[in-house]
Amino acid sequence: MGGIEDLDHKGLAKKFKALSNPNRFQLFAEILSAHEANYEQGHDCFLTAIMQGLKIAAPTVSHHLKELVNAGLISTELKGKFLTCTVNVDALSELETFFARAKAGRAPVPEPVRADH
Amino acid sequence: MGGIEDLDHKGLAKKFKALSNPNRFQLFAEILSAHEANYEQGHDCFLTAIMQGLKIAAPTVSHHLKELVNAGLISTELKGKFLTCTVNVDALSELETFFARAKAGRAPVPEPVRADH
DNA sequence: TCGACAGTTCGATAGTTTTCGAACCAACGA
DNA sequence: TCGTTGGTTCGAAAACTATCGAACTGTCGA
Repeated sequence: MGGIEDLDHKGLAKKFKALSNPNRFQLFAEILSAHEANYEQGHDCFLTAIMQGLKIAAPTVSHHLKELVNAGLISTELKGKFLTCTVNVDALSELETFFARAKAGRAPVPEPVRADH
Repeated sequence: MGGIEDLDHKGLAKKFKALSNPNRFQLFAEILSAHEANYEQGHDCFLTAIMQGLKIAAPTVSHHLKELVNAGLISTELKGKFLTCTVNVDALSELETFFARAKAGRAPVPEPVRADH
């Protein structure tokens, strides 16, 4: 085993879907880099700051954020008045693994889709 | 410079979108494994065979296929009567790299892998 | 040449997504 | 206790997607 088929297809598709919208993807990317940039200093990634870079209204951001959470890509926490976002590293691993395996050509082997016969 | 702004949001999001539909994702996965399974033997991955495993009609498969091609994830070639599908390894690398870097805690600026064409 | 077969294009439809303004809730500072 | 500010919820409109049947194009074998 260890092939692509072992992976959670539904979960993966859900994550792909969460990243499929350009604005949502950018949101994710900004959370990612903001989070990482501030990580060592114990800073948090505030939504308001991130929102500056996007040209979408607050309700839309809120909606997109929920999608990302729902897909398991990030988690959020209310700190007083502010919302902090944390990237879920496990999800990143899952996705990385998927493409790594796909690329490596780890054929799950048996049951090839016979072209004929 | 070299920051998040340089990310190919649209290109990546397009690939994610292509994989976001469960049926389309399964289609991709089957192409992938069929392709790999037959690779050494020089076999090709025929659409008709793959279609067996899915419960969607031919026009829908055709549509999904075009999306995958359009996203740069695969390419197709008509061999006589049959259509063969080839996975674009560069695209896989691009995606793998993105998540690997994201996970590694670096600004996920993908080395423009040139989604071919 | 004809018919069967692989795949595509067209058009229509049901369903989903994106997006925003307006109204809302919660926390903070004065 | 207010007013301000960060974020959410609630419609609702516009755009997009997935899907199929019917009709089509091209290829092969008989």
